[in-house]
Amino acid sequence: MTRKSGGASRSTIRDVALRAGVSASTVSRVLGGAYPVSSATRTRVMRAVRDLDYVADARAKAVAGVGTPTLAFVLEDITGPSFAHMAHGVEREATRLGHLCLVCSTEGDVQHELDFVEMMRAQRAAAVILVGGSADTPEYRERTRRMADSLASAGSRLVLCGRPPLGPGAPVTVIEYDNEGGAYALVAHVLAQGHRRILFLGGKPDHTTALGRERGYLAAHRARGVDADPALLLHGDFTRDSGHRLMRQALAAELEFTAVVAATDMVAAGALTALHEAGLNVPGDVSLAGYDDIPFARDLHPALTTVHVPYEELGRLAVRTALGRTAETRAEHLLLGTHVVVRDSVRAVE
Amino acid sequence: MTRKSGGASRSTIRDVALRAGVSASTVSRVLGGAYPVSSATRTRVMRAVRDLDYVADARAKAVAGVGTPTLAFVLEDITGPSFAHMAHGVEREATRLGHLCLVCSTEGDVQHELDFVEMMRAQRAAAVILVGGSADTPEYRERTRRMADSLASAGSRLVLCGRPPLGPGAPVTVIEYDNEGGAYALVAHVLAQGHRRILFLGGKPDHTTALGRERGYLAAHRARGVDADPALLLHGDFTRDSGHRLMRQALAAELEFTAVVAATDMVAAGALTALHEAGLNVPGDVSLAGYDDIPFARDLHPALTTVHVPYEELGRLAVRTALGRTAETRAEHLLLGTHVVVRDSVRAVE
DNA sequence: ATGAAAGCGCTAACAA
DNA sequence: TTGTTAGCGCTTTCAT
Repeated sequence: MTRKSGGASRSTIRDVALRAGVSASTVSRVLGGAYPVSSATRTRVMRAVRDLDYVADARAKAVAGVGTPTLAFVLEDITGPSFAHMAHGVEREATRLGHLCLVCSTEGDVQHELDFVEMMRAQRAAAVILVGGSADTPEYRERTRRMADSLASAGSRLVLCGRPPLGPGAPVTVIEYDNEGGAYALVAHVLAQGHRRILFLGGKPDHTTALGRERGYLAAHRARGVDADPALLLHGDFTRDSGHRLMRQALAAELEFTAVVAATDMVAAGALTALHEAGLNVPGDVSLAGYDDIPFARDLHPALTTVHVPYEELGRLAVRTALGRTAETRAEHLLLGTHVVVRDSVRAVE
Repeated sequence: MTRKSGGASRSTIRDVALRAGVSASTVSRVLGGAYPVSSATRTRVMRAVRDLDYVADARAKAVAGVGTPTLAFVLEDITGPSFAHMAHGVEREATRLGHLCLVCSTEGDVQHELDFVEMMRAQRAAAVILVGGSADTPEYRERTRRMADSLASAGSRLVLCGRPPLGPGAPVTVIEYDNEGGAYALVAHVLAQGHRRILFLGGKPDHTTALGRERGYLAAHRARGVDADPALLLHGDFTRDSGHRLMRQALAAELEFTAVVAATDMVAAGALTALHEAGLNVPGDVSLAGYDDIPFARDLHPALTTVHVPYEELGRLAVRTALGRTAETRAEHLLLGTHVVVRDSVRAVE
């Protein structure tokens, strides 16, 4: 029987050894770098390597204890701009640190997330980074804590990046940014412009990111002694379409408001279009603000006032923190700051 | 001496065997699934597995010949919306097909790309997908062809997704979308509205994606018997900032034009802002069109006329094609169609 | 139904 | 400087 169709089955270290007329260990040593090898053999070996186009099997090396370390990250959907920026940070930093990067989109499916983490445990990933908000239910904590424990017991580490922290003592690293603080500052800014009825276009009611921003909205009202009308708090998700739909509903319901604060820039974008479609001028008739400061925010018309979140830095930091530590049980919690970026979409009320 | 600090070093199949009072092979069989094992031992083994929170080392399994297949993809920057959509398609499809997904951003660095592909060869990845345009130089073909060959000889396959094909005979799969055709249709549409001087905001002069779109622009002019003024062809890159800058330059140089076609929606976004900043009305004073049809395009004001590219489908298809074939030497080339999406940013000239 | 042993491709400790 | 041998953690014959 001839060779398996579909290409020369890859050559092994023994093939190389044979061809170079040396032992496998010698080949290993030559390839391994700094090791005393006579330059004659070295040349012969290298030639054989080149001839055979040989690369050592990384998995086998891993088993033998000298593998390329791997890092995994999990997110809902790489398509969301803020996710993409976090992912970018994670990937860049991981690569910089010599790690391979495994990704997984869960599409919001919890079981999928669980399965993937299990695979990563099997892969002996150095760390698993869970990116993006989530509902903070007891079930979430329970489940995530179990992940953290089993990862830790496998010598790996769980990192939550922009995701709710667990109780104390869980072996996780949490890197968050201040949703509540950012929203507080933003809404305070809007209130300072004289607005008193501010529509809030939120995300899923139990999603921590959305929730934090909502809390900031409420807190700012309280701090200014303004009553926040509950009717002005709408819920959807973080997509452009959600913003569009919610805005239309608000308009159709003839809700009264002079300003709109959207939970994300994407939501704001959809809302802006709905506003335009209704013949309203922004910020002439109604002010609008977003959250995230994605690059596109500048190109909306008017340019969107929003809150800047250092997403890429967040990702980088997550990796550095995760890899910078031994898999000790100590928990860790970092909170990154955000700041308001004032552009043209919010105007003082007359 | 006690355990290595930093967590119980992961347990092996032998630990499980010991605890269950069976041999390693039995554990393997139980975990392996369909194999005759007495339900008594099965229970004992499973219990030990649970107690130890054991997961078989995927790398070791791989060496033994039963690994999870892996697929890798490489792109310049996940942050670009169209890249992100391709990436999403790739990841979803790969996962669906039971493959692990490795990613790498090259940031445009060729050496980085080469290094990464080499790693993937070492990982015995089933396929490597290169995503996104590139300069189509002889050096590119040479280098890429070498990748393709060495991947093929390792039983793996190279896929070019939206990237220039190599000469005939190279063991690659190419999935492209029709840049020239899309641009042709778009520019023909703009010309049909009576515009005769159309500014083109292009990408890097040698980048195939940019080039294809430029060719379409030119071809449409030719077809309509309109002379395309070379002064109207500007070059930059695919970012929002590039569009912004180029547009400002064009305005400052007092170039004459009644319409602008941007090489991507991101470029169009930047250009739109520059136009607004200059006090120009779109499409009243000047018409504008983009390319890619990213979700955001609808939320620009006016909503952007553009060319729809099935990016996600492109990614999925790339994976399916790559995995659907044995690593035979046969080349393959698929070309996906695009279509113009007419919105509000192009108006007939009076 | 189960265990012992060989082997996957590699590295490393030990000899020579 | 180099080869031999013993692992790494797993699967899979081959016996029993």
